[in-house]
Amino acid sequence: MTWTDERVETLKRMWAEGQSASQIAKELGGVTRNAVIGKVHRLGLSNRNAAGETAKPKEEQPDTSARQAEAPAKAEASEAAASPAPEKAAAEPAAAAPAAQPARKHVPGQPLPPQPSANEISPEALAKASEAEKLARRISLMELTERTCKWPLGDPATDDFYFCGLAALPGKPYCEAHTALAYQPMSARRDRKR
DNA sequence: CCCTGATTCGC
DNA sequence: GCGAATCAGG
Repeated sequence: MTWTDERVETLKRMWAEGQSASQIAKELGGVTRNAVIGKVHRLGLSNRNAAGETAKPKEEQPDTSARQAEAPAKAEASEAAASPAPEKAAAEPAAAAPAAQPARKHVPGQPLPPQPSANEISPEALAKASEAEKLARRISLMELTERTCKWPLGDPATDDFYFCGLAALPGKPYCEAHTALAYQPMSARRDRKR
């Protein structure tokens, strides 16, 4: 496969959009993510903001000769587009936070109710979910992938929070058990009215 | 183990 | 210029 103008264009566009190298490679086809990354570097558009990765400090090569002309940080101004989240500053000084919430008192002894409104869900689904919880890998946010169950477990307000992490159903965000909880068939919750 | 980008270096 | 192998890390 060669880097035709069109392919390079797609590469640039997707890279600018924040797509990962593997995603771009998948889209282009015929190339690996390594090829994409290599090309990205050769094109001089490496650092993309908010990539989530760390730049490799690495050791400076003792080689004195100018071997790599560092790309002069192009002005890739056109970012945006994909930032609907206004980033609420969590830095709320002191002061205030008056009658914000009734403050969920967290009595250590009293387990909080499960996050989903587990009430009108088929007993079978609940049973499966319970079992899944026992086997949950208890992974962190960073460890979530398209193939891990993203069902939250525990209390986000405490350290005892993690994600199920079991093998997710292809195309689904959750494992089998949690998919059953998340996607209740209409027939199942119908007639239960409220 | 899944994934991410970065770098190196023979081709 | 290209990209697999490898590295470094989440």
